[in-house]
Amino acid sequence: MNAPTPPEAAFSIAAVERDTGLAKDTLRVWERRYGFPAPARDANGERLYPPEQVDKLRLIRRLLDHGRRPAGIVGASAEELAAMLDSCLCPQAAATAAGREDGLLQLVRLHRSVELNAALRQALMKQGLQRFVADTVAPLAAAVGEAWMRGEVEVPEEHLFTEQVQNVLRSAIGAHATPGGRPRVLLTTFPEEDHVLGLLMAEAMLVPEGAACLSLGTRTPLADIRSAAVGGGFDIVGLSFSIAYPARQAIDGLLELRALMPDEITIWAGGAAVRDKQKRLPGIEVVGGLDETLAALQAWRAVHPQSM
Amino acid sequence: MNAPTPPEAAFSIAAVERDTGLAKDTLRVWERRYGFPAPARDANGERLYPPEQVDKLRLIRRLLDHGRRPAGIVGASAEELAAMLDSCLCPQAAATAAGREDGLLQLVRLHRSVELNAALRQALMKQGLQRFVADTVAPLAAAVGEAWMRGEVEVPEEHLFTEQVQNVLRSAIGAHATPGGRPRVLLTTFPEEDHVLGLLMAEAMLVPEGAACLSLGTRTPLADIRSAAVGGGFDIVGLSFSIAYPARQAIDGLLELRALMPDEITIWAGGAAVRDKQKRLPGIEVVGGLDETLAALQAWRAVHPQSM
DNA sequence: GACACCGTTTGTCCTGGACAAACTAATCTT
DNA sequence: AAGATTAGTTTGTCCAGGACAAACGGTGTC
Repeated sequence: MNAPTPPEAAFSIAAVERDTGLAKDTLRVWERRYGFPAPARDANGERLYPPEQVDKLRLIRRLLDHGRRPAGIVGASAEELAAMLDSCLCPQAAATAAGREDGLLQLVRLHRSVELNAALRQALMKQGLQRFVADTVAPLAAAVGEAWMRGEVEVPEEHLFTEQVQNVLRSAIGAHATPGGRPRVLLTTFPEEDHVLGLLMAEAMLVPEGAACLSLGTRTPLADIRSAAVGGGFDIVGLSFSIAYPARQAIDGLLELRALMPDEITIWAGGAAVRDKQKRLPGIEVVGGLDETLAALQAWRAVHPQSM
Repeated sequence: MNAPTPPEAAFSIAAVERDTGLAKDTLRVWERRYGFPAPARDANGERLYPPEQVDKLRLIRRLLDHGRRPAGIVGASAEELAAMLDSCLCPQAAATAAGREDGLLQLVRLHRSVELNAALRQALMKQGLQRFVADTVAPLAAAVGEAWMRGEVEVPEEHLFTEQVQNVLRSAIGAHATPGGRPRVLLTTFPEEDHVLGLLMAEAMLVPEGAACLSLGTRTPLADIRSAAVGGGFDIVGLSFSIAYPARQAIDGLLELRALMPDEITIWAGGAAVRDKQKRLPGIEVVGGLDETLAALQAWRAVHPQSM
């Protein structure tokens, strides 16, 4: 009844949904419309996706997240996909370079985890928490994502990377913590978003400045964000959106939250999905990058001098 | 197109799937078979679930996880459900008592997070990492789950709790780490499992004993576990299964992994789903509780003396 | 540049049927 | 009494193919 495990070297539709993040309905309708994926069938008529197609679907998913539309890519051959990949990656070559520069990217390997951990801690000690996050972790995370698209890094290595960064950042944040500080910042994501690194990086930028941060983790419903913010006496609520988050949904959700929440609580929104959307987000402070977090904090303090 | 946000005070089927963990197909078939849930419909004929029904579905989901079957509970009234709840909770009253005893459970509130954090750190300092995990964190986690079922704690408070425990444990583990130690233990979960606390607790038990642990995080495919274990020179692979994990799937997956992996690598399996399943898991060491982790470690070291 | 329009693309939802895996319970074996 | 078989029931997942509203891309207008 629970049938997530693939029989041989083929994946059930449920397993593909889990591994690619593409809904079952989407997989079926793509097959109908574009002729891809084209899974085999088992004795019972159920779809069996070969691993190559699952890999291709994962890649398509990422290209979609980077703004492409299905029409051009779902029917495309592997070569065409590779070509698109280049055009998608080139503009971000800077991030890649930064990641490679200090050799950290080479340590994102399953068998080099000890070195990765040591190197991350060393970089943290050398740079301090804020520079570490803004100049090392963030570019490295982008570089890992790109390396994955090129096939240089595997999915579990990306998970390992996330895991190691969490270890380092959570330790460092715990060491810096200033529970009585101001402003009090509540950090979380909307219910469909479960990328945790954005939250941790924001927290790591704020805590050394003396802000009192609390992370609710990911996937908090709007109503709960409101009650947590009001009940906890928070000054600011910070929301993080990954590149995969639909921009429209982010905007609607933020405006809804703004309407729900008392005016004296500031809302910050950060991450790829909301960058450059300040115009459409009245009453909300869009934080375009990690360094802008500091500016936003200064601005808040300038307006709320008594709270220091 | 993306329609996860509920319009008014009602939830779309996608939102209910997200919030309850019950698949869309399951929600529809329950409606057909048991007459519950009974959502309203919007102008377009799409289901709109009122919040009370979503709450009830969440509760049903947990009762299911605790071994009940749908026939008896999906059609049941709120009162009947409450009665079942008691019979489900009573046997575990010990855990509840332990959680309440030191008052930590009262701190699992959105507005008391600072106190919770302080109390957790204090308990850690007083008890040491291993006793803290086995005697405080684990019972408290069980107590929080039960308190949620009673309606004494909300979902976001449970998330907050997980978040805070992660902060404390990851800091402590980082402080104890012995990268060159033996055995080398790889920790992760199967692809359908995403509870992270089990992994962290296991790591927290092992690291003070001088084992070198590496957590891949959750949701690692079998093949990747194999390649990570072999490529990383690990002695032991530890898998964690929450109570919600289907026992059959755990057993099948573990046996498959055993067949995939070289014999010299030991496999440990822990968590509610595999407890008492040792008979059906030849070649795998079932670790029945956190304290048994230490026994398992001693046993391994007795058999592999050269590796010390 | 911002905004409103319009045809096209696209993801999600629907119904109702089917079936194998998981469970329960009763029976048989050691 | 504990374990293995068997038979019957429950239950989650999958399928097909149709439908539709929201999102998008381009064009024209202020």
